[in-house]
Amino acid sequence: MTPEHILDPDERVNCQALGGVLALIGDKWTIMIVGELSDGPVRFNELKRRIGGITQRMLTLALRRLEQEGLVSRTVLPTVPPGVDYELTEYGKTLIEPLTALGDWAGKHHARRRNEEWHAARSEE
Amino acid sequence: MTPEHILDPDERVNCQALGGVLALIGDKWTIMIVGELSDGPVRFNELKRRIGGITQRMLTLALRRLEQEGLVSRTVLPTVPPGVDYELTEYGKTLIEPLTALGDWAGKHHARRRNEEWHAARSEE
DNA sequence: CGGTATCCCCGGTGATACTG
DNA sequence: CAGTATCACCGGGGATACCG
Repeated sequence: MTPEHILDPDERVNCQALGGVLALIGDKWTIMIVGELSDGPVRFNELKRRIGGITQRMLTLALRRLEQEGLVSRTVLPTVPPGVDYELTEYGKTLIEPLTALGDWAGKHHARRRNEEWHAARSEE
Repeated sequence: MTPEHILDPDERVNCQALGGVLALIGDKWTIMIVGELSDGPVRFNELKRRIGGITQRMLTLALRRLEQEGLVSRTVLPTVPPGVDYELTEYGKTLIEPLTALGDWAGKHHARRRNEEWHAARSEE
C-alpha cells in the first residue's frame, strides 16, 4: 500500500503468477508429461507406459488441461485402429527453458542433500 | 535401461529432479514464502500478515521444511519479547533465479489467457 | 510473540468397470 | 487404442485451543 513496498518487478519473485502456474503444472504428473513430450510427439499409451504408475484417468485429465491451456496439441491419426498423438505446441515449448532451469537447480539440490547425508553418516561412526 | 534411452541431460527436462522440487516448493504456500523472503529478513508474524490467509500451522511447517533443506535460516532475536527472523540463506537465494524465470513465464501465460478470453468474448457478441 | 497439539473436512488421486 | 464413469480413500490443509 505504501510507496516503500513498491519494488522493481525484476527484483522479486512473481508470487501471484507462480501460484497460478502451480495450478497448471504443480500436480503429481503434469511435469513428467511435459518432460516426456519435450522429446517430440507421443502416443497416448506410449506416454502412459513411459511415465509409469499413472492411471488413464489422470493422464487424460492432465492432457486435457494442457490442451486447453494451449501447451499441448492432440492429433487423431487416420490409422486402424485410430491412434492419438500428443505433442507440445510451439507455445508449449517455451515452457521447457524455465522448467529446465528449475530442474537443474533441483538436480543440484538433490546432489547437495545426498552429500549432507553422507557427511552426517561419516560423523556419527 | 537400454543405451538408446540415454539422452543428453541438457536436451530434456529433468523430470525426476523436478518431481523432487515439487515436494519442496509445490505446496500451497512455500513459493509465496520464498517470494516474501527474497526481499530480506522477515519476522514470523510479519510474514504471516504479508502472505495473508495462511495459518500459523502451515507457515511453521513450511518454514521448518525450508530450514531443514538449508534454504532458510531462523534467528531468535535477543529482544523482549523475543522475536524470530527468517531469511533466505545464500544457498536459498540461488533458487530465486530459476523461480523468477518460471514466474516470468507464468506472468506471460496469464496475460495470454486473458487475451484469449477477451477475443472469445468479442466474437460471441 | 511465536509457536504446538488436535480434530476434521474436502478434493486430488487411485481402482475398477465400461464404451466407441 | 483411447478414452469415460463411478466409487472410495487418505493426506494436505483449515479451525481451534493451548503453551513458554
